[in-house]
Amino acid sequence: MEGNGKTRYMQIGEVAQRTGLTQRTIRYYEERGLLRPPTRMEGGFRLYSEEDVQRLEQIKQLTQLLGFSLNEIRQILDAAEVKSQLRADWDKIDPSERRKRLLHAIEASESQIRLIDHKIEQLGQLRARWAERLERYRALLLELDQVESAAT
Amino acid sequence: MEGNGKTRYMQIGEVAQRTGLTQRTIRYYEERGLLRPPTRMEGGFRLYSEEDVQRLEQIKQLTQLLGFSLNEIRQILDAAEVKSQLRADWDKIDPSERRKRLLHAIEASESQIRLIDHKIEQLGQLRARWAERLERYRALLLELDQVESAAT
DNA sequence: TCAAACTTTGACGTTAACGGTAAATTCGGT
DNA sequence: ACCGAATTTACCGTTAACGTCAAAGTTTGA
Repeated sequence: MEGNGKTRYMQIGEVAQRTGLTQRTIRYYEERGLLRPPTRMEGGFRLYSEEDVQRLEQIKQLTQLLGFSLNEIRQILDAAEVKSQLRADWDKIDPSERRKRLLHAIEASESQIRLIDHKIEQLGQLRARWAERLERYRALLLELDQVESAAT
Repeated sequence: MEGNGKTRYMQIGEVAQRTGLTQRTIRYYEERGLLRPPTRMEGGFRLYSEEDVQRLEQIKQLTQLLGFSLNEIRQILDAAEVKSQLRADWDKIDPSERRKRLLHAIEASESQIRLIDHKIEQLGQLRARWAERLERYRALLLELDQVESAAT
């Protein structure tokens, strides 16, 4: 499984291109143990395999799933305050202005919901992958138990 | 709505107690614009309202939703590699060891899935709150339009 | 064999999100 | 008026997750 003649090796530049990560980030991931230290050329240049690229793409997905910095949270909550903005001088403004504010509030809410849905979807995909794995393990376990019980 | 006689004011210490955040963190959130600068006593002590506490709890929820540091991602991926670990010397080990490894892999997968489910649930709650808001706005808009069309 | 392009390590810089501490005020009770 | 507890601002420290830059070494193609 390791000595596959078909394996193409890439240098860090190409990997960076393909993954959209910087070379620094790739090395950093290796440093932090997220990526297994790749093989090297004689002179020390790193050589990455397709597997490595896939792994990097997984890492990327997961970091994006991270989301929500304090800044983003502020934006979310600020959008929530469109509510009080709406209510503010509600009685003192004319209907067309009211309409405008309402539309704005609706826009903001919809945008937030879309953002949340996106994150939920990503998490759902992640969950599906794990569930699939889990099923495979369970099947294996069953198989094992059957063999054993048949032997006794 | 502002000059409510019933409003109880708390100092930062009590708020910290109630929210489980540190005073430092609370001030930091104010500094970063996440929390509106509270009213002050004559001498400058901050006075918080119930609303402020609620807001802080929202912020807390959202920051927890953040999850996934690189360390956690590594754990996730490492758990994923239980897969290759499993496969490693599969043929050279005896059935009881196989069973043990399988059980371990299953445990790990289940744990990951629970974690993901928890995050999904939190996001779901957040989504529900936004959806509710959105509905209210839409209802208001309808109301507004009806009034207007009746007037013309 | 030589230059241009690429890569390596190392070191320092930066931003976010706080933690901790100190020195000075302020508050609440007596 | 006074004391102890709580709070204020200010500033320095820290960790994570990279960015940036420099000096030196490596590859490759002509």
